[in-house]
Amino acid sequence: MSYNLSEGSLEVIMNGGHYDKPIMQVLGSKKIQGSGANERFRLLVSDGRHSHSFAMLATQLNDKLITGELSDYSVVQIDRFVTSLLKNTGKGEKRVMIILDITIIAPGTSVGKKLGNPQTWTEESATSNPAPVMQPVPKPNLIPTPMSKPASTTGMNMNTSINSSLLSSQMTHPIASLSPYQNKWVIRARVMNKSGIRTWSNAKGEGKLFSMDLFDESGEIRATAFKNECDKFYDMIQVDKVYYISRCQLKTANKQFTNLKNDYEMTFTADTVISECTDDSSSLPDIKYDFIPINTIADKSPDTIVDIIGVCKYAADIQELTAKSTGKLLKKREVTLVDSSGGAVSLTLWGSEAEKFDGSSNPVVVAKGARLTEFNGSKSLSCLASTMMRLNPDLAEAHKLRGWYDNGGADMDIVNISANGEWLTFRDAESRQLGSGEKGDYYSLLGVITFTFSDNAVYKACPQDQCNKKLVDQDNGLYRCEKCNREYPNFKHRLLMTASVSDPTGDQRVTAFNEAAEAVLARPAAELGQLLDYDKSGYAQAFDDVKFKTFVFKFRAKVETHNDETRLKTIVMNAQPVDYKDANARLIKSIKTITGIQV
DNA sequence: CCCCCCCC
Repeated sequence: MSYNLSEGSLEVIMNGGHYDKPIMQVLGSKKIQGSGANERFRLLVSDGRHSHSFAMLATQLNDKLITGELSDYSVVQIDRFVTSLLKNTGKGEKRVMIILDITIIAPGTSVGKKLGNPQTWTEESATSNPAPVMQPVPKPNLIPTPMSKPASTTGMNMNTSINSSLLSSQMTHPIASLSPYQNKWVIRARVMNKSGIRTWSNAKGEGKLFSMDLFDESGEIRATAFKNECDKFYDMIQVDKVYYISRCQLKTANKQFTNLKNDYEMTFTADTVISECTDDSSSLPDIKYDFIPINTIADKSPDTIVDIIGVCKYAADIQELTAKSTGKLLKKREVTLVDSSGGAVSLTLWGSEAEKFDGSSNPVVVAKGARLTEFNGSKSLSCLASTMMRLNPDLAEAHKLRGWYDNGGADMDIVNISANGEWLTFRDAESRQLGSGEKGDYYSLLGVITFTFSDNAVYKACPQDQCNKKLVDQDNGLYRCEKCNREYPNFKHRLLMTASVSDPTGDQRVTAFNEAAEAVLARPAAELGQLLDYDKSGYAQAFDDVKFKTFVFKFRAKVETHNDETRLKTIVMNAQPVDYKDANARLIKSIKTITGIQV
């Protein structure tokens, strides 16, 4: 098998000319920056005559390298690329090619060797001053009078003739080529996401800001507007619109705070110029989504950032809560999304997003960049400030889902991966050897309380909010907390109850901590504490009353080892009254499954 | 210059 490389194409491109879909061979690759989501790779490519390491892979193609699909010696067709002249510290200018689309014609393993005898392309091989090939900017009035100000707040040694030639040639730069070392550029970018205005006040001062995520075909970048720029640009910047943007400050992005694939971020300055691009936005890509089927979320790790699309099957009421760490009042709404994978997942919305959400018409919900969280063994998604949400977007996937849902999907049996464990019997739990794993196993069970142990079920706990340690009575009116290492005149009552639960297949000794025990006994811990101290028979009655009551239990099973003795510990996560409609539906379903009778 | 992204 022989491969026809596009001999000479590299020289044409390096000289700023265009070459349609050149065929080249990849001779090597190197990570040039970042890690994880911010990786960027440079390729050594050859056209058979020359080789050069000037090619950068657009980050959306990183996977091809990481998975090995794009291995050394691969022969590829470069379907789409842009080039950009970078000013290189001390070395004049340097052209880079950003590969936007690539077809692998032959994998490296089947080529197996370097084709031809390519010579390393050098600057000296360049012919004179080419016309750069870039997208023309259709003359918006955006570029300030060139050189009216001394360039650079970065302290770089800017060459003004290069600056003015870059400006006068009116071309746009790919976002992927932006760096702090080069501050004369214009990007043409679509707004993917825009934050609200946020204010801050700390030791260093106060102010306000908003930020936005921008992207073009080469990559994406976060941009932030502070104070004056916040006021100046907030109304102008609109999600999904395309803008020419120039004269921003670039700085290293703090990866701790961003999911965007860029090592840099932009800050608007007093010099920043932005103008909307109204004439031809079609050549800019739409927002890229990497949707995953809902039923695959269960296999992913907590903190994974995912793009999700689903029909809103239910939207819970808004809930208000106080964040323990900050004391901040929070509003949240949990929305259940379903898709044709047969999975359902809970997505948590926050703040104004939660307030304004209306799920009554079962909208298709898109969330780009939601975070997977795990709580009590079940996985769900949560919106971050950087998560982009859309309702009923004009997307092929959204229309397909709408069709699926409206034509039977709404009635499909779904598995809710955010539901707290599957429905099991005690026999199931035993035969599956639940609880042998590191984290324990969670399951739901319909069962009867057969016995409650009232002795020591109430204790005097440390009054500190976070501390529930049992106090030592000092017999002097003070109680000592060993954990806090201090004494208190007061305490709070908490519950720690042992009980027996039975279902038709077996029984189990279980432990219920405070809230779960309160739910079982239908009394607050403080009241039981009062009964214990002042009304012993009332106390005993409270524990008797609950015997032979049926609950829907959520259990956590975990095998624990104490003094060489292992036993299964089952903790009641919560106990709820039986929803008979729901319980009967499950019963009927399992009868159908067991008997094979479909009605 | 922000950097919060939460809760059970």
